[in-house]
Amino acid sequence: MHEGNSVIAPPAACSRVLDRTELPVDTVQLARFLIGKMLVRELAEGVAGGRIVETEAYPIGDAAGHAYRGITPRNQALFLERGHAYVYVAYGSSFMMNVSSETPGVGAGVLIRSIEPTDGISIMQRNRGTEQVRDLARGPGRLCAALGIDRRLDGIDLCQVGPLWLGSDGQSADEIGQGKRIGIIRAADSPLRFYVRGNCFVSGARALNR
DNA sequence: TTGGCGATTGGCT
DNA sequence: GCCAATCGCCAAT
Repeated sequence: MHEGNSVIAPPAACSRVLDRTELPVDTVQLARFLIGKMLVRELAEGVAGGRIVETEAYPIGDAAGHAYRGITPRNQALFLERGHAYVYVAYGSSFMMNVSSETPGVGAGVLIRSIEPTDGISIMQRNRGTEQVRDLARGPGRLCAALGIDRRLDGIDLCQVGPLWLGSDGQSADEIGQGKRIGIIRAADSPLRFYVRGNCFVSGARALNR
């Protein structure tokens, strides 16, 4: 339905970087705010990235959140001021990327689940080992693989142009849907997942109707 | 020091 | 749709 967005949307590299003061100081609001924004990765081979079409909020006190049991060496980036990257490994082989979302010392974050590729398609195809554009960054593990995101980027500031940053191309987001988060056990019923309605680059179609 | 557990993915039925 | 692979992290021993 919205396949044309990848053609219509300006390249992520033309975005202006988000200023931290623009980010809502609330995890759930930030998850909604980030829909339609750009995620830009700068690599030696060039720029790759796209439009954020799916996020999940893991707010303060959320039993499903990695910050729930307090700060540890793994999750300390979640406790940085909003707008920093938290990258971790899930299931042994998939990296996941979050945006820290609260004030310094408070642990919470927004999981970036999917982007609609706009820049560096060939770079992402190589990183993912597939030609299928729809599958390049649909899902949190695929997204990180496509953009070459790993623990080395844990803790970096996303509100500053660099290896990985958040941008805005000035376009308003399409209609935003909201539903249950995917793949968790605890607090599974909270409607903390946000996505662009009808966008084919959103993951978890199966979970939509649960 | 160790055992269990995932905010997933991809291959196979 | 079902299920195995995979391994860093951390709570409990």
